[in-house]
Amino acid sequence: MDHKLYIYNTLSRSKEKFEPLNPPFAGMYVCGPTVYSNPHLGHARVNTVFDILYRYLKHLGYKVRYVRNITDVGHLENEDLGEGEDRIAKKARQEELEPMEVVQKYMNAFHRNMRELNILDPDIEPRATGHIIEQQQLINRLLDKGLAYVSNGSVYFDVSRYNSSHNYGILSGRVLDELMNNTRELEGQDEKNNPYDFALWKKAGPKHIMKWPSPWSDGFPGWHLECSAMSMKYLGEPFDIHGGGMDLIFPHHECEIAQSTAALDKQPVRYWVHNNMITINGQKMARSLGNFITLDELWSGNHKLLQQAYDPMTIRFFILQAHYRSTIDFSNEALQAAEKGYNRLMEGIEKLDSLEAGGQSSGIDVDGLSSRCYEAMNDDLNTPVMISYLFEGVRSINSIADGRENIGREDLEKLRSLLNTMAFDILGLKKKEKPAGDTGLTGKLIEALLELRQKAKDNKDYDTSDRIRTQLNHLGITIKDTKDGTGWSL
RNA sequence: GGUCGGUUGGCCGAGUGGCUAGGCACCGGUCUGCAAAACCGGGUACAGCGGUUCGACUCCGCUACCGACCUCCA
Repeated sequence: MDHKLYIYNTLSRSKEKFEPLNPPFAGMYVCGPTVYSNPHLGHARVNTVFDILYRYLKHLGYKVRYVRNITDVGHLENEDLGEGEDRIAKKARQEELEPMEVVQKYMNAFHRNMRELNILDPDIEPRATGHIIEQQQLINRLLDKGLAYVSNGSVYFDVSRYNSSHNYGILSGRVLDELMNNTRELEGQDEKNNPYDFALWKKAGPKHIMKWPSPWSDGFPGWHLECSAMSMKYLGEPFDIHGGGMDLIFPHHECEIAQSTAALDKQPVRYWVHNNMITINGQKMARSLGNFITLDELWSGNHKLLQQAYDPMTIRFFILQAHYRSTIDFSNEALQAAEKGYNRLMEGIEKLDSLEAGGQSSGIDVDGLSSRCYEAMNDDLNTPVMISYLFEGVRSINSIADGRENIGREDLEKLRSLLNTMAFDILGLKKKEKPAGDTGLTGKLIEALLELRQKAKDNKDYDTSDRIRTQLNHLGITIKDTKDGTGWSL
């Protein structure tokens, strides 16, 4: 595979050339959502970021297997305070639903939102509840190695034992002694040898609904376990890429590494890739902080922080205009700027269709533009820089359309192919939708009105021509007078 | 408190030891009946203080402020 894709590996804290274990195959696992409420802007970001990686790897010619899980059990809310209520179970009680109805409802919403954002489906989307056996098998491997212990029907990972021969903290940079001092004093700790030990299996309390039989107790798997079990099952031991939000580095991914390394006697993942957070007023947007905006709210504009509705493609473009390892701060101003920029880009690309080649190219270096686009992508998926090059292309297109510059036939073909590849295949943007359904009729009606307006203009009857323009504007139709006649868009 | 990261023009957001990122907004111009769109041009941005250097926004140190993680989180 001949390419120069470098990707930042959290494990080494540096950009590394991407070289999969078994080219042309590449495996990628990304932590998916816990489905107990509606997806928000943060979900849009992770999934857009890894959608870009997925698309780009495929574009480079890899046969990618992309696995993204659905967490449909597990996470305890206030676990350590002894209340021990499963988030999904809690929601089920609140909404008077069966837990699996809650799961289905929010999983459907997640899938719909992802499709709206033009995020490609993963190749495998495993669910934690469908892999209880695999998780139990993994626990057995750890028990056999003496790196886990049973306590009161629950099973815990023995972190200090593991740390004596491995490095617990290899990913997050944490030092066990410091964790010892900084881990909060929590209830229910008496079951554990050490406060930083984490659960592999939890014995279910009397009121707990979602539970499964096991050699240790009727209970349920620990959160960290599902990702280890499912990623290795579908991608191998070890595999290439593991992704997720930066907030998962500790403890989730650190624990995954510990479990899997203990079971395998080698590191489970070669490239750990993490995207940064979306902030709002400088603070992380998170469900747990209650300062999040759901995707449906963005689409509808129905949220007190939103001045207007935003199209999914605006959100996608907004996300891609920042590098994935930087935070992005949400604001209406930033979103509106993204919306306009996205429109400009799409209109430029649309103009390519009607552009005519002629003579020698001037003011544009298509090959240079192309290689710079690839350089940007290869440099740790630098989409903002790549997009800046697309805008250079747009400026050239506009100049050519204005008759200020020329483009040769071959260059025009190359430019078309380049912009379509970059904008649609790799960035996954979508063309603006043409008026749906009655396109033909609407279009013809507008054309007819524009013809009347032209006639009025020719007669210098600007009263009439302006009235037509204003009326159409009120209907959301924009009129553009150019050298080659009048165009319109919705 | 510990670990890590950030501070770029009106806003968002890249990046580099010396070469115009880009988008949005704003101002001026071209075009237009007028607008819009498009194009051209414009504003001396790199938190502060020291140091290294021929030269630093970019490297080093200190200070200030902000954030993430250390509990579930994308």
